[in-house]
Amino acid sequence: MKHEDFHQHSHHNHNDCIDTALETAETLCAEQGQRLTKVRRRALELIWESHRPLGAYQLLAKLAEEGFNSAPPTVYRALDFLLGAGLIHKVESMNAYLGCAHADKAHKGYFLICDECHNVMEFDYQDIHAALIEKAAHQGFELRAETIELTGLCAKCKEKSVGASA
Amino acid sequence: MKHEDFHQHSHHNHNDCIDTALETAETLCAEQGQRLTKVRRRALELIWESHRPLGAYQLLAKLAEEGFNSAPPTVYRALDFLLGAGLIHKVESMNAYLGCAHADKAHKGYFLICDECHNVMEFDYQDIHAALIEKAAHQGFELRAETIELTGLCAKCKEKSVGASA
DNA sequence: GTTTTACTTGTTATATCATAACAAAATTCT
DNA sequence: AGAATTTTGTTATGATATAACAAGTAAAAC
Repeated sequence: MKHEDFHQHSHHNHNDCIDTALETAETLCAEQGQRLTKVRRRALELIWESHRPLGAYQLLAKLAEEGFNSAPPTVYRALDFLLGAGLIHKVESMNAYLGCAHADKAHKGYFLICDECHNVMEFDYQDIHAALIEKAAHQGFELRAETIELTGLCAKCKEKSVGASA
Repeated sequence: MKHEDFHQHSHHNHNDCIDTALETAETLCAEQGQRLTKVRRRALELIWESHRPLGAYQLLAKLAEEGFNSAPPTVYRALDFLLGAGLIHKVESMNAYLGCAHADKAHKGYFLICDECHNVMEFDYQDIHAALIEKAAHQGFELRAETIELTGLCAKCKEKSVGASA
C-alpha cells in the first residue's frame, strides 16, 4: 500500500508515518553532516502531526507553547532547513508546509489538495515528470523545479456531498 | 507561431499582444455581462505591459501614479475580477500576476518560469491535463484547478551562461 | 424618468506571511 | 583552550492580502 493511499484511510496509525519520517530525517541528516537540532526536529514532528499542511505561524505557535523562542525567524529558519534537506514541501498555493513522504528519494512533490477538507495527498508520477522535462526541453528550457498543485474534491468529500444533495 | 514562442523573441511588438488581450477582454466581458471598468481595464493593460509577472503592490503603485485610489483593496479587487474572468493568472510561487494568453478558451495555465531573467512562458498541453485528470480520478479525486509552475533556465539564459563559462 | 436594486469604489484598519540585521550562544575543528 | 563555523535570540520591518462599512455609480424595474 502506498503512503498516499494510506493517508486516505481514517484509521491508520499516523504515529507510524511520523516515526518513519523522523528516522529517515535522522539518517539523511547524519549522512550529509547536517544537524537536526531540537527545534528542527520538533518542527518536523509537528508538521507531521498535522494531517494537513501547516502554516508557518501555526507551527510557530505550537513551538512557542513548548518553550521554544516565539519570534518568526525561529520557525522560518527551521522551515528553510527542512525544505533544503527535502524533508518537507511548501504548498505554494496555501502558503503552508507539509511533511515529505519520500524524503529518501529525490523527487518532485505533486499534490492533490481537497478544497473541502483541506487534506493533501502527495503523489509521485514519473511519467508526468518525464513528459514535463521533455516538453520544457522542446522549448529550450532546462527544468529545475516543479510546483504541481491540483485542487478539487477528494473521494471522501465527494461521497459526502453526494449524500447531502440526495 | 504560438504566442508563447513569440514572447521568446525580443523584437516583437508587444503592443499587439496587449491590444489583442484587451479586445478579447472587452468581448468576453460583454458576452458575460461583466463590466470591464476603468481600473480593471487599466490594471489588465498594465499587467500586459510588463513582460513578466507583476506583484499586486507594483501594480497598485502604477495605478496610483495614474490617479487611481492607492489603497490595497483597489488592486486586489481588480485582480480578483480579472482572475475570475480568466483574463489573468496568479503565479503562486511568485505571488505575482500575469496576463493570460488564452483567455478566450477555457484552459489551465501552465508556466515555465526562468530563474535567471524571470520571464514566464505560458504553455497549454492537453495531454498532460488529460493525464492529470485521469490520475486524480484514479484516486477518487475530482480535479477542479491546477497550479503547474515549472522553474529553471530559459533558452536565452542557458545560452548566456554557456557563453560566460566558456 | 425617478425609484429601487445591484454592483463598484473609497477608506480605515488589520491580518497574514516572510526577511534583514546584528548580537549572543553553542558546536565543531585545530 | 582558542579560532572558526553554525545556530539561535532579538528587534524591527517588509511584503502580501483581507475585513468591514460607507459612499458613489450604473442598471433594472417600475
